Amino acid sequence: MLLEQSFFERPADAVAPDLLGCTIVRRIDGEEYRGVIVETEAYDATDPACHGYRRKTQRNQSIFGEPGTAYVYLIYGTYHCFNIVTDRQDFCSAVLIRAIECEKLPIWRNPTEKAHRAGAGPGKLCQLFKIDRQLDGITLAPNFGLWLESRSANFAEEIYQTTRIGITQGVDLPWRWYLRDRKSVSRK
DNA sequence: GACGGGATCCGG
DNA sequence: CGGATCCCGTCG
Repeated sequence: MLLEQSFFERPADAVAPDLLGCTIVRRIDGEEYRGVIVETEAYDATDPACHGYRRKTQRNQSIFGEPGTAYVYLIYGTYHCFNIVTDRQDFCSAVLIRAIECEKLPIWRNPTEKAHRAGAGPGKLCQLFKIDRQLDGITLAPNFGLWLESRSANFAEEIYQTTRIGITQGVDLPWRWYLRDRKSVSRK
């Protein structure tokens, strides 16, 4: 079932664990690709690691947008990172998707590639699903070709909570969550 | 106008 | 552990 805006109208640290086990759906050229979210991180205005911590700028403006929209940015000149905006309009707050696992590789990928590593990491999953800054600010819904679906009814995986990765500030906040038994998690 | 750092990834 | 590589925020 499609995750609607109301799902995202909560603090990022409440939404982030609830997104584990949900599915990202990407539609390209009429084909749908799906990936189960296995690792997330939360960021918000109270947190010095958050891009919107200081002020709203051209680069980060979409993290201040409506809950249920996308915040996509370029990092290290090479990779994109995909976030889902949470909480409320004009408050900067989002969940970074750090890893997904998919069964069917997109057609643009080498079929001999190991599918279970293809979405292991925030930059890699954006490559896998062709997520770039063209999608920055969009509403996550089928008519934009990128959306989220809720967990299956029998979801029962164990969720772990720990500190975030790759940041220099706010390193002690336990705002990373992952599914324990999944292969694509960055570090456990 | 220039400078430099970044929520990453890969190879050695 | 270093390099790739681009955008843009910050400072002068």
